[in-house]
Amino acid sequence: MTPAKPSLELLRSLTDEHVLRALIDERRLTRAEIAARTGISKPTVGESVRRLTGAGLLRDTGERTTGRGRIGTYYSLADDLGLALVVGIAPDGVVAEAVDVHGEVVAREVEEVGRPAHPDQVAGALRAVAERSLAGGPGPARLAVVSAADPVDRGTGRLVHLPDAPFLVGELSPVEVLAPLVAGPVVVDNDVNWAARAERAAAAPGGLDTFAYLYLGEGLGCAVVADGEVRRGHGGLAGEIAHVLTRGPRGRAVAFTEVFAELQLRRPGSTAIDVPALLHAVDADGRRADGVIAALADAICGVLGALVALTDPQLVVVGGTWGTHPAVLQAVSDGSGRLPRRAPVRAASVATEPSLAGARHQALDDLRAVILTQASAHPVADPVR
Amino acid sequence: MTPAKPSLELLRSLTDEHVLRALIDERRLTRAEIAARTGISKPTVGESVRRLTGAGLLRDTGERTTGRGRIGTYYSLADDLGLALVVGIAPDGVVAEAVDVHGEVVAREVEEVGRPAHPDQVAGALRAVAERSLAGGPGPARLAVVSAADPVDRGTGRLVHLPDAPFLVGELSPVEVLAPLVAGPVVVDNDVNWAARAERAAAAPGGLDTFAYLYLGEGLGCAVVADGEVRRGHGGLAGEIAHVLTRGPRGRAVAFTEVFAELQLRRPGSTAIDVPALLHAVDADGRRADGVIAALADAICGVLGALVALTDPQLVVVGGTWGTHPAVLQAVSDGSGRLPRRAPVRAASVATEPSLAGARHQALDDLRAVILTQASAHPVADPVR
DNA sequence: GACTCTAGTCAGGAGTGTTGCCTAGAAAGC
DNA sequence: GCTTTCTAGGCAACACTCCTGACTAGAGTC
Repeated sequence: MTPAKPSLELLRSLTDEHVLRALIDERRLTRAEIAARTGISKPTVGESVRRLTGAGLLRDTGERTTGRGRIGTYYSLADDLGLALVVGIAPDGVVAEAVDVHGEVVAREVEEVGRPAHPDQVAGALRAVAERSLAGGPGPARLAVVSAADPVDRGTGRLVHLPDAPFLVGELSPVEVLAPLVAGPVVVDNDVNWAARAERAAAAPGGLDTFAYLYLGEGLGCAVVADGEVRRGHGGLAGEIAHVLTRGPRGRAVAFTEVFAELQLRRPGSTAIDVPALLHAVDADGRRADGVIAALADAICGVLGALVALTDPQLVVVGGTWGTHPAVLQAVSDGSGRLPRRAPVRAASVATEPSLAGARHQALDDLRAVILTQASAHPVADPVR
Repeated sequence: MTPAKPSLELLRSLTDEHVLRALIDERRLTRAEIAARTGISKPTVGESVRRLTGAGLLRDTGERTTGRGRIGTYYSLADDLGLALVVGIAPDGVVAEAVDVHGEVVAREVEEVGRPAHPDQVAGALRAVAERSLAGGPGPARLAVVSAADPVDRGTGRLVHLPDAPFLVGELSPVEVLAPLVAGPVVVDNDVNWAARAERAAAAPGGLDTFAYLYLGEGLGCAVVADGEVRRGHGGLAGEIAHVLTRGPRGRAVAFTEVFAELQLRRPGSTAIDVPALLHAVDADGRRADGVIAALADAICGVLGALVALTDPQLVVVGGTWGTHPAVLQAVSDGSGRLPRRAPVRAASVATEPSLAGARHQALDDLRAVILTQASAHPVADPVR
C-alpha cells in the first residue's frame, strides 16, 4: 500500500490519533500522563488536547489530580462520540446492545419471537430492540454489527436461503431495517463466523491465527479463520458444509446433511436437525446410541478431513448445541486422530452468547476506527486561544 | 495497527520512500518529474535526492533532458541495490533467475536432473544454478523466493513427505542450501500456490480476490486464495487434497487419491498419477474413455464440492498437466454445474512456467519492500554540501 | 515554614515541507 | 540572428510541527 503523502498535517493528525488512543485505553488522563504514555512531548500533547477539545472530541472532566505536586486536570473522551449497535438475530428472538468507545455495554434489549417466526415479525422485533437500546443513549449510533443465524450474502448483507439447508430466520435484510437508525455502515455476518471471531479474541494474542470453528446445531456450519481473519469467501458462503460429501451409513458417499436424514434425525418436513431427538439418541444406553454416535463421528470426520486438508488449521474448535456434547466431542476427537492429517479438536471456550461476543468485539474495533479516522480527517478548528 | 510515532524523521523517510517509488516505476526521472509525479514540492524532492544520492541509493545517470527548456539531470536507482533470486525446483530439474528492482530478469540458469533424482543431486543443482545466476550480477542477492513441487512446511521451509502423496523432489531444505548465497530471507512455497499467485497477478487488479486453483498433474493439489492472498494454513499444508473423501467408483466414499489407484492410473509402486496412461485412457475412443472421464469427473467434482462449500470461490481455475485437457475440463465444468453451489470453472490463463511467474512476482514485491524499508531505516547521512 | 514533587506553560531552536521568484540554458518562432 | 518561450533547478522566506530545557503554580511532606 502506498503510504500517505508526507505533510505536516499528517504529522499533526498522527499526534491527535495517539492522544485519542491513549484516552480510549484509559478513561481519564492528565496531559502529563498522556505524554508519558505516548512518548510525545508535553507541549505537543498540550497543543493536541487543545485542538481536540475545541473540535468536541475531548472534554475536561472537572476532576483534578490529588497526589503530591501541582494539581492536574483530567481529560476524557467526549460523551457524545457515538455508539455502536450490536445485534443478534436468532430464530427465537433478537438482542440489541449499545456499546460505547470504551467497550462498555450501555444498553441491552431482548425480544423473544414465537417459533416459527414470520420474517416481518423478526424485522419488527429487530427495529424495536434497536430503537430501545439507542433511546436516551449518550450519542448517535455510528455503525451496526449484526449476527444472524443464517447464511449472509457478503455483498448485500441479506440473509440467503440455500437449498437443503434450514432457513431459520428467513427472508430479511438487516441492512434495510437498521440503516435508518444508524449513521454509518451496517455489517452483517452469520453467527458461526462471529463465534469464531470471539474464540480468536478469547485466545492469547496472536496465538490462534489459523483455525476452524465447526458448528453443529440445528444447522451445520463452519467458520474458517486463516491468518487472523475469518475468510468469508467471495459471496460470504464459505463454510456452508451441509453438502460436502462424506462417509454415510454403509460407506457410501453422501452429502453431510443427508446423513441426518438417513438417521431420522431431522425435523419432519425440514432440513433442520432435530436436536432433542439427536441428543436423546446419543444419551440412550446400549447399541443404538453407539451406532448413532459412530455414524455421526464417521460423517463429521469425513467433513473434518476435507476441512483440514483444505485449510490446514492449527486447531478445530467445535461448538453448537450438540457439537459440544461430551460423547459427540469425544467421538469426533478420536476419529480425527485417525485422519491422515490430524488437527487437535476441542470444544469452544466462549460459552455464553459466543456470536454476540464476536460481534461486540468487532463493533468496538470498528467504532474506534471510525472515531480515530474522523479525528484525523477533521478540518483544523480555528485556533481558539 | 498502531501507526508510527509522529516525528519529523518519519516525514523525511516518507518523502524518500515516495521518491524511490517513483524511480522504481520509471527508470529515470529528473527532479522536476519526480516532483510532478509524487505531488511533493521541488525543493523537497531536491533535498531528498541529495540525501539518497549521498546514501548510495540513487545516482546521476549522466544523461540530460533534451526537450525545450533548461537541461535537467536524470537520476535513477543505483545499480548495486541488489537482486532477488527466483528459484523453481521440479523433479526433472531446477531453474534460477536473478531479478532486479525493475522486474528485469538479468540472468537465468537451468539445470536438468535425471529422474528419479536423489535429493543431494537436486541440492547440488540448486546451488549451482543459484550461484551461476548471481555471478557477475550488479549486486548482492537480497532475498530468495523458491517454488518447489512438493508440500512445504510453512515454519521451516522444508519439503515434507505426506503419507500417500508422491514425494517428487524429496528431502530437501531450500533454505539451508540458499541461505549462504543470499543476504536475507529465503521464502519457500509449493508450486501450486505460486501458480495461483501468478493467476491472480495476471487478472485485472482487484478482480480476482477469492478463488481456488485446482492442480491436476502427477500430484493432486490446490491453492486457496481468499481476500487477495494465498492462504497456506497453519503448517503450510492447506490444499493438500489427496485424502479428501469423494465419490469413487460405485458411489462409495473414498479418498481422492484412491480413485486413481482403483482406475489403475497410478505409476506402479508410487502414489504419483501416471499422467501418460491417464491421457491415453482419456484420448482413447469409445466406452472406456467415457467411463474413465465420468469416473474422474465424479471424483473431481466431489472434491470441488468441498472446496466450493468451504471457501466459496468466485472462480475455480484448473491447471496441471492433465487438468487442462479439454475433455477433462469439459467434464469437470459440466459436473460442477450440477453441484448444489456452483462456481465457474476455467483453465489457467498463465500457461508458461506459471509457478515461476508467481514466484518472480513475489520476489519483485519483496525486493522493492526491502529497499524501501532500508531507505527509511537509513541513518541520516552526514549532510554533504 | 521550608522543602519536594508534579502538571502545565513558555521560549527558543531544529527540522520539515511549501510557495513564489529567479536564473540558466536550450528550443521554437520570427 | 535575434527574441520569445519554455523548463529544470536553485534560493529565500515562510509556515508549521515537534522537541528540549527552563520556569511557574500549587499541593503534599517533613
